[in-house]
Amino acid sequence: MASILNLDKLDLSIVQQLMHDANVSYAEIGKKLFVSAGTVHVRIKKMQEAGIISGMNYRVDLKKLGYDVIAFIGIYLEKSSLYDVVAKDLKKIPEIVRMNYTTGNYSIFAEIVCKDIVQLRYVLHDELQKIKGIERTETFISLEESLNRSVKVAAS
Amino acid sequence: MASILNLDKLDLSIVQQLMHDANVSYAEIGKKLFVSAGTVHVRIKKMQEAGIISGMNYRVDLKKLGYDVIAFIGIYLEKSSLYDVVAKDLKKIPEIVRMNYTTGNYSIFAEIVCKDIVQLRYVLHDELQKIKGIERTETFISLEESLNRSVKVAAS
DNA sequence: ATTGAAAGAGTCTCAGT
DNA sequence: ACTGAGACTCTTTCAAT
Repeated sequence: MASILNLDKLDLSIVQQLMHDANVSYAEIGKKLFVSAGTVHVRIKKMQEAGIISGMNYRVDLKKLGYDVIAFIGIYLEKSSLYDVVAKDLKKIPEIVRMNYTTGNYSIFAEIVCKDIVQLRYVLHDELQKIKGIERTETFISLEESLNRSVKVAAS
Repeated sequence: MASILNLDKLDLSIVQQLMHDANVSYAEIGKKLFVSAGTVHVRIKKMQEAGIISGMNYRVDLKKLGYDVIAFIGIYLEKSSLYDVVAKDLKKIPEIVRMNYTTGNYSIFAEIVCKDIVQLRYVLHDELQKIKGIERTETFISLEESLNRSVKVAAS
């Protein structure tokens, strides 16, 4: 699974730029890194073909779209071997946006985005409790997101 | 904080498209939604000015860049009033990519991205334990990320 | 508010080094 | 492997409706 492709400093610096802002032009990136726009293009294409970079997403302010509640859910399973079947059911709930199979207290760690507390309560109580294999859940409602960034892979 | 701007179905459908793939052209989006590329442009501009949409990020495969370990950290504070000062210190650690102030057991819920377990151990033991105000932490290492998507804001 | 066309900017290709 | 120029595509502006 490790990187087969040898990435040099230039590659990493380009990824760093793109992670921070995907809107900067190849010419601008090149100017900062003292290479031509063509070279930047070749490197990006290479990394896209290797699956290192895969596409772009807009940053969306969910609160402004009316999604005011972000919460994290720690899920205890009856048996951890039930992971696959429970995960499959959880994926059907559109409010659940992320799921990780984790070590520690919880078997599954999920993130959920809801319009309001009423909707959160509905998903937790009516949808989650129906899923077979879930023993119990613990919910952590985010009161404030004070950081959301990408890991630093190279000097910016 | 709620959306002052009245967003209609067209706006939401456009956001939905862009959240899924920021690379589709305005013409393509328009074709799907039966409007011109110009209209798509106007709507996107309006939403950018309103801060609903703010910029683009490339999706990056962190594992292929050598970052194999994603973990979640539940942090207990000595007093929850220490949140601001602890948060400030945590932000200085580049491996920490996300932080939420939460209800429930933990005061702070953080996400961390490391190259390997050695680096994770270093951050947890040497860096985190040095921060004043942290009582103790619980770590959940992700063994598998089985879902990572955006919330559905409109019919796709 | 939406459209269609023209102008501007960026990406992509390729021959040359 | 990098460069620079030309071809191409997309974004952006704008006059008309």
